[in-house]
Order: sequence, then C-alpha cells, then structure tokens
Amino acid sequence: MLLQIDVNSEEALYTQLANQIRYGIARGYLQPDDPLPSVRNLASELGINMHTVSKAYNKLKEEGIIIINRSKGVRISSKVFADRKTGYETILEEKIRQLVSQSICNGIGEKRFLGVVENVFKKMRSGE
Amino acid sequence: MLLQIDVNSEEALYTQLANQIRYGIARGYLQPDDPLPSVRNLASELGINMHTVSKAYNKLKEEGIIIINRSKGVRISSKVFADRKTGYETILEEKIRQLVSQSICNGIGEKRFLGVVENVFKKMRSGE
Amino acid sequence: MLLQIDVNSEEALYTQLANQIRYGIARGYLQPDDPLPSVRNLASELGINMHTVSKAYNKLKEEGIIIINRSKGVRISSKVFADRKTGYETILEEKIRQLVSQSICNGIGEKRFLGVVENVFKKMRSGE
Amino acid sequence: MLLQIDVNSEEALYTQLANQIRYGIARGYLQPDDPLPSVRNLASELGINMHTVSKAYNKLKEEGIIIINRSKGVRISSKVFADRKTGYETILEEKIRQLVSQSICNGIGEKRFLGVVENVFKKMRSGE
DNA sequence: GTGGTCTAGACCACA
DNA sequence: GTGGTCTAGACCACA
Repeated sequence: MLLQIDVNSEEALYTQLANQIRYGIARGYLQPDDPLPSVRNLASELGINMHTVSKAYNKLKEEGIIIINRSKGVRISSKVFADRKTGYETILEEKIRQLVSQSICNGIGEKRFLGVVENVFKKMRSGE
Repeated sequence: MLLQIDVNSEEALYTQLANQIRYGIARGYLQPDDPLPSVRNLASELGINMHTVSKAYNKLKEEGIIIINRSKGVRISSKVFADRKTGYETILEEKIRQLVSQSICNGIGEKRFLGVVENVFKKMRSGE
Repeated sequence: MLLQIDVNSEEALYTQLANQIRYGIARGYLQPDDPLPSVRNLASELGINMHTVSKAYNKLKEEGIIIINRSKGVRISSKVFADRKTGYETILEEKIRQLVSQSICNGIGEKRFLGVVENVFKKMRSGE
Repeated sequence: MLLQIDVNSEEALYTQLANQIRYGIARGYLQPDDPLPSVRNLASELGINMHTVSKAYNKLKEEGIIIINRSKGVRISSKVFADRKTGYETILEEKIRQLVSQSICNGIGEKRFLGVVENVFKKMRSGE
C-alpha cells in the first residue's frame, strides 16, 4: 500500500499519516492483522523523522486501530472494525455539523452533501 | 443570536467563533445582509481578545461569507448561499473522506453515517 | 507544590512526573483549576527536557486529569474527581491482583496488605 | 497449572510469565517444592523464545520464589511464603500509593478501593 | 508567553 | 531488529 504525505500541507505530518492509514483500512487495502512497516523503515521511505512516524502510530494505537509490539513491530488490530468507542458518534456528529454549516454557506444543500458522502463510500468500496 | 465559545476546547477560539457564525447562518438565525457586532463589542461581550474576533471575521470574509466595511461595520454577505467556490466541493470531499475512514475504523458503516448526516440536517431545519 | 524526579530510577521520567502530579492531587496539594507550571519552566526547574514534561502533561490530558490550553497554559481539570472511565476499575483490579500475588509470595497476607492500603489513605488524608 | 501469555499485551512476555507464576502460587495452584517445567519445555509449550522463559525464571529466583538447579531443574522454593525481604513492604507501599493516587483521580475513593482489594483476595481463596 | 510539531541523534530493553 | 525514552534545538500558531 502506498502512503503519501505532503510536507507543504497545513496538516501536521503525523496527522496526515494517521489519516492515510485509516483510509487504507477503510478501503480494504490494509486488513486486520496486516503488518505495517517499522517506524524506521517508514520514516526513511517517506523522508521524514522516526519520531513523526512514531507519533502517528501511537495515535492509532490509542484509537485501538493498530497494535504496537516493542519487539515484533506494528500491525493492524484484529478488532479494527469493532464498534468500540461509545463517545465516537457524538464527536462525529459535531464534526459533521461543522461541515454541513460550511457547505450550506457555500451553496451546497442536503441533497448535494449526501451525494458527496455516497460518492466517497462508493469510491471506497470500489477500492478507488 | 447567541454566540458561545469554550475557552477549554482544543479548538482555537477564532475557529470556534467562525464555526458558530457559519452554523448560525446554516440554521437561519443569521440571514443575508444581517449586521454582526463590531469587533470591539463582540470581543468584550465574549471576554476575549479583539485580535481573536478580528481573525475569525477575516477568515469568514475570505470565504465570502461576510462583508467587512470600515465605516458601515460587518454584515452577512447577500450572496452567502451562492455556489461560488468551484474548489470547495473538492475540499469537502477530502474532509468527508477522512471522517468516513475514521468512522469505518470505529465500526460505523454507510447506513449509520448517512443517518448521522440526515440527523444533523433535520436538527438544523427545526432550528434546534 | 514540590515535584521531584529521580533520574536514576528505572521508571521513565515522564511517568514519574505524571505519578507525582496525580499524587499531589490525591493528597489535596493540587486542586481543581489550579495552574501547573509551563512546560518550559517545569523542565528547567527539574533540569530535564521540555519534551519530557510535555509527554507527562499529555498523558494526564488523555486521562482527563489536566487541561492543556495552547496559549493559556496548563491547569488541573475541574472534573478531576469525576467517575469517568468505566474501564478503569477492571484495569485497577488486574493491577491489584498482581500486587497481591507478589505480596503473598513475600509473606504478606490479606490483613497486612489491607493495613498498608489503609495506611496509604491515612497518610494522604493527613497531607503527609 | 495452565500458564497463559498474551503476545499482544503491552506487558513484556517475561513479566507476564513471572506474574502468572506468582499468581499460581498465591492461589495455591503451585505449592512449595512443586517442580516447574524446564526452560526449554515451557518455551516450546508457550511458543516463545527460551531466553524469555529464562529471564522470567531468573527474576523469580532473585525474588527467592523459585530454586533453579542445573541438574535437578526448577522448583518452587520451600520458603516461598516466608517473610524475607525487609525492603518489600516499602516497595509495596510505593506501588499502592501510585494506584491509590490514580484511583482517586478517577473518582474511586477508599471504600471502593478496599472493596476491589477484598474482592481480589476472595477470588484467590476460592481458586477462581 | 504558551504549547505543538519536527528534526537529528543517542542509548536502552525486549525478543 | 523492534519500539521507547530522552536530549538539544528550531520554527510555528494562538492569544
């Protein structure tokens, strides 16, 4: 699976990395129990610092998405798709509320917004 | 319209403020051509720094959502709901892609995600 | 409140620091809404690196014990004593099970173990 | 007695193993003078490295809990329950202090903490 | 002035 | 070989 980061983005490098990995899982490119590159290897591959990769991995660990083993390396949790966090839906709703407000202010109403959402899901399923 | 900010939030104050204003517009509490409080007044009302309010207003101005006029003050643009930015839908799709990835990794599939989106729109329409 | 760390300890510096702060709260030396020293000040005071202090603070933030505000600094959460984590009691029981096993293997039975626990609480209440 | 280790745990394998053996003794599943499997056998049985088992055994030997004899193998010390280490109670108190601090910060007071401790002892006695 | 991010580089424990 | 911890030092956004 190809991981890409944009050094010029406003988004922190470690956040981009975490996003990409979550995206890879959502699209099915990364599956439960799949191994991830070691901290050092991924860092040198992406041309960024070890600690930045480590920070991304630790964030995903906290979210229960990956398993980090000090001597055996990193892999996708076998429980990635489990419905764990009770609080998550509340956070999600708040984030969607912000996106929806912004969309309305940009002339994008409910129909079109739902269209974009469905489009994203469709692309993910097709592995695009 | 009541604007509320949470100084304990992780979100920057100026971002909160911009979000609240966009939300107010989306819900219909703020309408095209409605005036907004002056930078000074809003700052003292919220107990925050003038620069913070100014930063929020400037962000909204750049988005074409409000009009800032030195002598006549600040007001909602008459073209708020216009479908201006050709680039916006691309940004929106990227943001939704991130939210969807995260949701899938937390056990929330398409049906439930769409449910949350529809719920947000419903609450907005009912002015909740 | 005096924070002390032991550079020669097996325990990581950032863990020691987090422990000391939790201990200070438990004894009542640090109270809800009390400010904590800035990352840089505490680091120079303890003669350790900024990042180490930052890591300790971030751990406590994740636990909901302190509030970190990028521009206003760090303080004890007003909800420190709230009964938040549903999973915490399970973790606690496991840790106690390990301690109890070890104690029994060292000739310390239930009575004496409970004595030590009560003693710890007593010392905390008296602010010792 | 069944020894189980969890390769996904945050805890080092050798620590888990030592904990399990102490726990087995505390519950009475392993008794003074009982033999333990050889390093090689236990390692292959658990599917882990010999060095890991060896490290766990050596830790327990240093604690005076097991006896390692090159020709006669490994067995539980006949003096396991003896009150040997004068320093142990100090270490125990420090560990309990940390647990208690953390518990208080999570809304668990003295009564509830003591309840958990008593519960652990009860489960051990009943061989659960 | 505050914490956040990133880099470069060292040393360590576990397996 | 693996991730974890710690340091030193730089630059940045927010207020």
